[in-house]
Amino acid sequence: MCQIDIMSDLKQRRAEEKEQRRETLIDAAERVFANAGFDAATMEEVARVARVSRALVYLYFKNKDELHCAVCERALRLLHERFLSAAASAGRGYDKVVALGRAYMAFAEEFPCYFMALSRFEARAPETVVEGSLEHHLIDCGRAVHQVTVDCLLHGVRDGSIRADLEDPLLAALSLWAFTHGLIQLMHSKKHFFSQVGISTARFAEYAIDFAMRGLHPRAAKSA
Amino acid sequence: MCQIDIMSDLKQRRAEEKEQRRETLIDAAERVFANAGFDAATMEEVARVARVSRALVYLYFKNKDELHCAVCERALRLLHERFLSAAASAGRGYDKVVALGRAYMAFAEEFPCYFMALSRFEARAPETVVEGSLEHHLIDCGRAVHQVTVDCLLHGVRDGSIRADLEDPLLAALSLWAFTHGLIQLMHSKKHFFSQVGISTARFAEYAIDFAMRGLHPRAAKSA
DNA sequence: ATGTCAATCTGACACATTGTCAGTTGATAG
DNA sequence: CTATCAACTGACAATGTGTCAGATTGACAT
Repeated sequence: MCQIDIMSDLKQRRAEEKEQRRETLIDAAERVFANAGFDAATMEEVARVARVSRALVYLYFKNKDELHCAVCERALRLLHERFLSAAASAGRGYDKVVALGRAYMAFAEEFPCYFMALSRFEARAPETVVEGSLEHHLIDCGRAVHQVTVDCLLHGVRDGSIRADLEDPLLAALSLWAFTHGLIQLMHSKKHFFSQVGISTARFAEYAIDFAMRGLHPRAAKSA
Repeated sequence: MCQIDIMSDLKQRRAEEKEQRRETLIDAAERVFANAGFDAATMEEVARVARVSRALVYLYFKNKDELHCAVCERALRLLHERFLSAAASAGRGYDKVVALGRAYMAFAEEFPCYFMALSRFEARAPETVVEGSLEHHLIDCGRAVHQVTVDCLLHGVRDGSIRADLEDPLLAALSLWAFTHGLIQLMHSKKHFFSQVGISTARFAEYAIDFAMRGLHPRAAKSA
């Protein structure tokens, strides 16, 4: 018994250290990705920043892609927190949803590296996802994020601030996600275009949020 | 005079042949990108498919990124044509805009390689664009595509099928683009998720179009 | 203290890809 | 016939990837 306890104690400590090492590597990866950009980043540089050998990085992550997924997972966890805070910050469902949109925008501005990682992930071809893989876990994280939106939508339908004929709130949540994500991506990649044409990104953001939210207004027009 | 004419004749032929060679290389790049995916594609393979030496590819394109831009340019040209057709296919401005949305979706389904190329382009970090570069030209192509949407929106405002208080139609056009692009990207990258949850992509597409178009309805609710 | 065992970590190797350059080829003008 | 010029290629150096045998470390039994 005692022996087993000691064993499992040791094992646990080892596991914790291993986890910490893993986090350190992701820290390094973030810094390198943010600094050099995704394509230009090399495993060599990640290892150098983490002050370990390159081979060690491969021991923790199969390849650059898996490292990318690890960064995305962090991003989604953080975004999930932000979403929960945002949802709690407003009273009516409608206002909660607006808060979510703003939260995503603030998130993208505060952590451009995270947003770029997610953006990159969403632009990938739909590979067949292996069951136990890190990528599969990512999908669950994404689901949790979407669930926050779904809950806010349902809340809004109940309190009457959002139209009741939404059909499936998941469809609405995904639509909103697609909209917001596309929006930030556009604002981010076309920065120069905006400044050139004289559009302030803040104004565009406000405009687009208003635009999107019209899809949720309770008494939408029947016309057209 | 005659000498000059012959000279220019030769020069012109040379230029045409060069242009044709260029197109051949882009053909090859498309096939390779579509087949192997962007990251896995190599210049070697592109050269092999085009049946030239790898060095030649570098003579026509500075690197893989410029080849990518060339594919994007083709994509945008084709999309522009589709947009013009779509806009012409409907009477009222509102219906024109719906047709644009469907056209983009059809385009993405018909030419997944082109959509992926564009998607990738939009997910890039906002590098400073060099003046005469191919990338700079791409931006003009994109502008032409957006202009079609702007024209349809203005048409709709005039014929009363679209709300008159759009403010800047360019903001609305960009919002719609961001929405539609984000949407297709989501449908594309989360295919498995959709089939897993039992959502038909066609249904989602219809839902999202309806959702987006609510932002244009003439008599939108004042509430919220 | 010392051997040993398992886990962590590294140096180095084989291979793939990139970007470049000197130099070959082939058509055309003189 | 040969000089010229653009199109094109083979080969090289540099850089990055993924893997493996083995070095290093630290906890434990003796």
